[in-house]
Amino acid sequence: MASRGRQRIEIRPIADTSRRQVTFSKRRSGLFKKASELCALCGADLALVVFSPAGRAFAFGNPSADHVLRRHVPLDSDDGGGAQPLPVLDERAEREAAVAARTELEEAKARVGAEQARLGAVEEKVRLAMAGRPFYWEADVVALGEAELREFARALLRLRDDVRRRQNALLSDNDNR
Amino acid sequence: MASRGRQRIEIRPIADTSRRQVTFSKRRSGLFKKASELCALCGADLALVVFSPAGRAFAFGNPSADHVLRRHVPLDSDDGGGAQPLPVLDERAEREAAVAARTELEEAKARVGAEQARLGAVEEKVRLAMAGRPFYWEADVVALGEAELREFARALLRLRDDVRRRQNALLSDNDNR
DNA sequence: CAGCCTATGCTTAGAGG
DNA sequence: CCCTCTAAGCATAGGCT
Repeated sequence: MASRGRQRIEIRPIADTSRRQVTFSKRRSGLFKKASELCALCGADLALVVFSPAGRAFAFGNPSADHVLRRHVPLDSDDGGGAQPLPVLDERAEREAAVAARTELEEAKARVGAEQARLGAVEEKVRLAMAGRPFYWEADVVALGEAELREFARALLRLRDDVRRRQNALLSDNDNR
Repeated sequence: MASRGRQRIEIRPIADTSRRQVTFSKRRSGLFKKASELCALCGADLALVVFSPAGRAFAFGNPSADHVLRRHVPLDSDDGGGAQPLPVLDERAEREAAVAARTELEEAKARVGAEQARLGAVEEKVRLAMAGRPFYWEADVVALGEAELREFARALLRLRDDVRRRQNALLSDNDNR
């Protein structure tokens, strides 16, 4: 009732931890939605990997994150495909400089990121599968088999832990940013 | 010329090449802007790579993203999978890192191979279960259910907002951080 | 703390230049 | 391809539950 609606905020580091987490959560969701829509609309190959300040990984890829990122491998060797198109980024002039400055570097490193992305993608897949099941399968749960689903969920959790273990290597870095 | 303003569009492949290109351009810009804002606001490490339908590459990453990814590669957890010697990253160790990362990846993949296969099997069952079944949240879901699994995944992502609650409920118990 | 609500800023489809 | 303009669909900051 007393809502002032959406308020304008400056794009700068949010100091308050709680507020930052909420914002991260909301914006991450929005970002992934936008990414998936871009893929669906334009059939673009896309890879997106995000690490929360807490070190959690989120990823999305079309067809898969690793598939997309592997396409960057040619940067390492001579590609017979000819000239490499120059990357173009954000339209905002102010950000463009900063963005462009790190773009080439990022692309060069993307192939390394592919491995991370794949791990993240697997987790994302797990999350998708687990998220969707109870919400709308409902009656179909029986058809799929309760036992199978249970075992499936457990297997996914194991996979998830496997991914998480690798992420722990990043935590020391991300904890104190 | 009388602009009708923004019109609602369905999130499905845009057939018209010209229109698709325009949409890609606009949405890519928006996506990268969102990504950079997420980084700036929350200090998240992020990597985003997009290939346009025409094959052009676009990428963005938080300044520390590549650094984190590179450092992540050589660090392996103490699992019984058997660790392999991983090269210390130097100025030109990227290639080695990539190779090592892939090696590690294959190892991980082998470890969770059964789970992944199982996931695929279940997804197939889901697709079959959904085929021809009218659901209540979106009219086009039926069509998507007829499509490839990849389409299904995208549709699922689009429904993220609807299932987010359930998703969080399922995973909250396992969120250690 | 997760989720819901809502006003309002932001994004973007469509038509042109 | 890039930019502009308009209007309306969307995303989301803050507040509340």
